[in-house]
Amino acid sequence: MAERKRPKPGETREKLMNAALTLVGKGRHFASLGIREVTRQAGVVPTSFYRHFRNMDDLGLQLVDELGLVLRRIMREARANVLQADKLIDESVGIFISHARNNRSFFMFMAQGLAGESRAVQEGIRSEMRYFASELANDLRRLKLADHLSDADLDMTCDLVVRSVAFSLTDILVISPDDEYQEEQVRKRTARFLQLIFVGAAHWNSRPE
Amino acid sequence: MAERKRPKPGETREKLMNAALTLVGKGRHFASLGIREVTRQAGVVPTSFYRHFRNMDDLGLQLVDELGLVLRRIMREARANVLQADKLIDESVGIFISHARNNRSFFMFMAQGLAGESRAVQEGIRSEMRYFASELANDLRRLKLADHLSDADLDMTCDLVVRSVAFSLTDILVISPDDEYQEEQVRKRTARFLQLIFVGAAHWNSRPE
DNA sequence: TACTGATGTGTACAAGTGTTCACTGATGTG
DNA sequence: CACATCAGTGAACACTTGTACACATCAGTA
Repeated sequence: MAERKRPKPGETREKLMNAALTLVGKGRHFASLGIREVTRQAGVVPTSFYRHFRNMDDLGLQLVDELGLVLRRIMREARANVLQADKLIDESVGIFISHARNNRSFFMFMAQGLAGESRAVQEGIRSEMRYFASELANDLRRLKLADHLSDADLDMTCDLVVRSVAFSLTDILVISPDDEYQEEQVRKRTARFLQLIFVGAAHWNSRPE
Repeated sequence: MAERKRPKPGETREKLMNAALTLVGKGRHFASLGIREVTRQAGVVPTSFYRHFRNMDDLGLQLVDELGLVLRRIMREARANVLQADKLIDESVGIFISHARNNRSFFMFMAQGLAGESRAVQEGIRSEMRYFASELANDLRRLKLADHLSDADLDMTCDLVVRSVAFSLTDILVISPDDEYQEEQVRKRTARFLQLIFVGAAHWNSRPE
């Protein structure tokens, strides 16, 4: 009688992770969330939390893992949709931003985690970003778009690109979700950032050093 | 007898702000700090908090104001020390990083606040960054280093520069404060980012659009 | 069928939280 | 000097918090 239904395995686990994301999406900072608060939001008794997570940091780490999946999905979509090289930047930025829009809470969590409380979460997110950057470098190499750059220089360029896009995240997340105009501004500005970087990369080997 | 000394006006206020910074410096996230915790760290009774701040957000806002002063100091020092244009980047990055090192907690607070809980603090920090970027643009204009760029393009370039440096902040803050080698790596990488951006800016007007 | 482990529930408790209140001493101004 | 204001104190409040314990229900397996 204590059981209303027989929940599928992992269901409560997901409810808890979604609850945390929901709260983050409402403007709360992940570091300030408590176990009781999350379980309350999830509609679950506090004790259930411990069946799935050791503590809030642990939950954060598992969110990072899921974040990795989202990023991979973005990469796959970008690879499938970017056909002509000249639209590469605009297309990719568009894809990224629309994902950021659809997974608002998720990316808020990511932006928070970069300077968050848990060192492990921090490192996890940085690692995802590094992976994203290295995949980007591979793609550019494959498309023969950066043949004049050494591997190290290409890696650096991609690193800078990923950082710039990540920073744009904080731009998107502060504007209201339905402010299309501002979103368009961010999209344009981000694309120009990347163009500037790629222009720099194109002329990079001509540098004296 | 309740008073041990006669504290100068604003002394406790400073103690409280420093206490918050200290806790942040120890790895805590500002959003997770409580009033009692801060007053305890400051060696002050909880009630005293309300003599100076309405709540934690208010304290955060006042920290942002002080952050502005620190940034201005950095700018002044950079302007005074950068004599030759060719060392401009390396010098400036060096100055910034050494300040970040000396005011570790402060910059941690800044990095956290960018994706923080309080919208007001967030906006405050972003505003400081915008100001920093516009001052940088003015300097470059004055030094005749970017005459071929339109005002808007120069602003964009400086914006990207400031963002890149700000992101490097998170690199410095995760490494141990006395790891000179890693710090040097961050310094070099940041400088190369900026060089890449400036190379892009130098060739920017040749872009078709 | 009986057992085992995973997952859920309710109750309980000590510790910590934000905030209010009434009080006290020092400071500066009329 | 008298007095209002400022900046500090301690005690008290009603809540919330993390965590522990004992128990209930299900799924799968020997």
